[in-house]
Amino acid sequence: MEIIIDIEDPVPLFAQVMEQIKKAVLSGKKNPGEPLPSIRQLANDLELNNKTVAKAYRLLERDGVIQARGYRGTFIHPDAKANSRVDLTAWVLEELNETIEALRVKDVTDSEIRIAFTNIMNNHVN
Amino acid sequence: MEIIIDIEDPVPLFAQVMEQIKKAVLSGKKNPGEPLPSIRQLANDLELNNKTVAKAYRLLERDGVIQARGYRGTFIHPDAKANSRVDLTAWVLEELNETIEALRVKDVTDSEIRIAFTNIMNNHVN
DNA sequence: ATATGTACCATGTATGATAAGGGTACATAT
DNA sequence: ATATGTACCCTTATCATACATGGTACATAT
Repeated sequence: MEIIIDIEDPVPLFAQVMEQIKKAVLSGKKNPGEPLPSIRQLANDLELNNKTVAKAYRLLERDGVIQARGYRGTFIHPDAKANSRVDLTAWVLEELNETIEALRVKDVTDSEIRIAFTNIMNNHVN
Repeated sequence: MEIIIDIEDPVPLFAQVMEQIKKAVLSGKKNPGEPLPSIRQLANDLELNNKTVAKAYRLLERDGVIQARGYRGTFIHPDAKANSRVDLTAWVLEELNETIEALRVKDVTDSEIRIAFTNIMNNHVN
């Protein structure tokens, strides 16, 4: 894997890993079924913490870009190419923005929106 | 006015002021047309900053609980009782919660939701 | 043994943003 | 003069959060 990590970059490390794996899929450098380096291996290569790479892998799996097969390792997802095009972040932004705009037109202040948001996020058990 | 402010309370000061004025209206301690202490007066009594009380008054006026008549002072709104029952906060909570729940069932993490939320609120000009 | 993903405990650090306060000023009226 | 609501300027302190890190452990397989 030719992944380059820039510690100076404001983009979080785990996000940089995600970006570059997605790019490798979209450009055809990595194809469905092909194996990825193990979490520990990649973390070692990039001089990152295991947890940082694990986080990237976890999110990539949720997004259908990769598949974790336990002790057998991690592989590119069959639908990786299509799923790499989906920008979940943008979608979340749209959904939230729609709701917030609806509140604002009713003269709900940003303060009040923030307070409500904080309440919701805090009274939640993960 | 028998307003009691608790600095230890995590509820923001301006919200505490709002709550108690609404309560006074609902309990009949304050009736439509009756005057409220001036912003500076109340701020002085409660040992709060003018701006904090002004914020509470501004929001209460938006909610139709009080009426500001410029140099003449501030008074209880004619429809204060009905409008005090409208819990805008609860409504905002519901609206937001609905959207957030929809995101969560799609395995969007709370972290991602928070990041998106912060983006939206910051790129907004009041 | 060695390696896989995964899960849990924990800490530190830095950033960002809120709420609150301080000050000053204005037009309006008594 | 004095008081009203309102609108700006700027500052500060506290808090919450994300990120990254460290360690340990487990079931599973080669």
